Amino acid sequence: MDAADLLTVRGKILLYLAEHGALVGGLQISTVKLAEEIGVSQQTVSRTLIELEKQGLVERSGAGRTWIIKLTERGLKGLLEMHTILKKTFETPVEIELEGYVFTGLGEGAYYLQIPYYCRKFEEKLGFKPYPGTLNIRLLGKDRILKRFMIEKAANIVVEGFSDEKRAYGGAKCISAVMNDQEEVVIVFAERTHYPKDVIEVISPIYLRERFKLKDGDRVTLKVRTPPTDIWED
Amino acid sequence: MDAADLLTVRGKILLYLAEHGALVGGLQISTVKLAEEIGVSQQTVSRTLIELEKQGLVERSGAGRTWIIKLTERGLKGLLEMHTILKKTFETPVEIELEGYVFTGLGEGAYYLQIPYYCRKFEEKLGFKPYPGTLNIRLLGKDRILKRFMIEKAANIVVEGFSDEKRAYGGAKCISAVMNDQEEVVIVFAERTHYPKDVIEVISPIYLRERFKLKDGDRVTLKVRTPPTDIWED
DNA sequence: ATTACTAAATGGCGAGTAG
DNA sequence: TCTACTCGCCATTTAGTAA
Repeated sequence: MDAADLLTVRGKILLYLAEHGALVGGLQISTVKLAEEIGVSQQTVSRTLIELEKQGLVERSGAGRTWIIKLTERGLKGLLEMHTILKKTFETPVEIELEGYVFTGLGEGAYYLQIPYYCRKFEEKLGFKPYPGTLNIRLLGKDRILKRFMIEKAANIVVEGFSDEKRAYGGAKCISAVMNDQEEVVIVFAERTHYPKDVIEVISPIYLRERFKLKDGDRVTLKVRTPPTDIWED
Repeated sequence: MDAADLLTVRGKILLYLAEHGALVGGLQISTVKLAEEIGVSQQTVSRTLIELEKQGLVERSGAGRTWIIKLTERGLKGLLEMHTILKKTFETPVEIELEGYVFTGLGEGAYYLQIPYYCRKFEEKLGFKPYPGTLNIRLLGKDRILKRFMIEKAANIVVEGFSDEKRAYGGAKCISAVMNDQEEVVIVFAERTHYPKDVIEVISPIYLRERFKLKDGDRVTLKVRTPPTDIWED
């Protein structure tokens, strides 16, 4: 499945022209070449160009054998409209909401957060000094794995790992979120974690258990805002 | 001519779904409604959704009578590809080159540049104190009017007009350019000018006639770089 | 109400070919 | 070579209709 399957021949031609400079200067190309490029027959290109010209979407001027083809402002309109829709669709942030309950972990998070390297790195990347411990949340709801996956993809704060003579320390990816609609926190996806895929770890400058009076089993929500491209683009 | 004419039915459906939230949450909609929205028959929507589902581009789950439709990652791929192409096409700056010859005007430019309001405004908006005079250039070449029109549309520095008790003073739109591949200058499109459409006025912090040893009739080039959206979008 | 089948119509594509 | 015509075929769409 690629973009070509979504476009009519008219669409393919106009997009090709726009992409190859017919926006400002005009493009010299034969119907044969254009047909190859967009994957239809020469006849279809010829016919379609005639139609497009009749409708005032392109202008052609003879240059020896081949044409010089220019997009008109009218011809551009449809493409611009698509650009506007796609831009809005993919670049407007969406909100993903996670729900889960608090549980006590193995102290792994606290262990890492007391290592000077991580401590320094987190402070540098996040802009605050994290409370030395993570809040573990086991996710609930039917799309929890998919949502977790999307948020991990969108995580845009990268803390690299490092090695000393004894061992290697894994990196992490982070993204900010809002807990219970009140507190700015950061979700941490550690590269090497022993937790299963329905668990996330949260850090914050403050002690969240105290802030929200949390006991094990208490429900919390997390909201993440991110543009769809951060989730889906490579 | 609008975006709909450029897209196949598959394209219209996938774009509609992406645009209406099937990216993250899924969208509940009937084939009748979807058909209305994209302007094809209900039967076509039904058949196409079945095909899209077979190919793993959408997922459907029953919710009473209608479906909840979700785009899959594969289904998104084509749209993302289009978004990437359009973004590149419309947001990568293009270069427009003007050519023309210098001539002596009526001193209108110099008159305006000595009015304290304009003087102050230009300095504020352009970041330099303009030499008190404009260089007038009569354009040459067959696309000169079109190019001038495009550049005027792209002009993104706006200097508002003002009124005092005696009269109203018009505003201007400006855009930076490079003269003779060497000197950063600013093209000024005055709102009220007596010059015809094949003339542009250029200002600069320095005295350009001296800088390039220009006499009336000498040729100069101007290059403007701007993203196509600045030219074509409303 | 829905969805989706079958059958008929439309219209678009490409092969052949002329200029 | 090139473009663009005619024509036949097949894709895709819609109408009718069942479930």
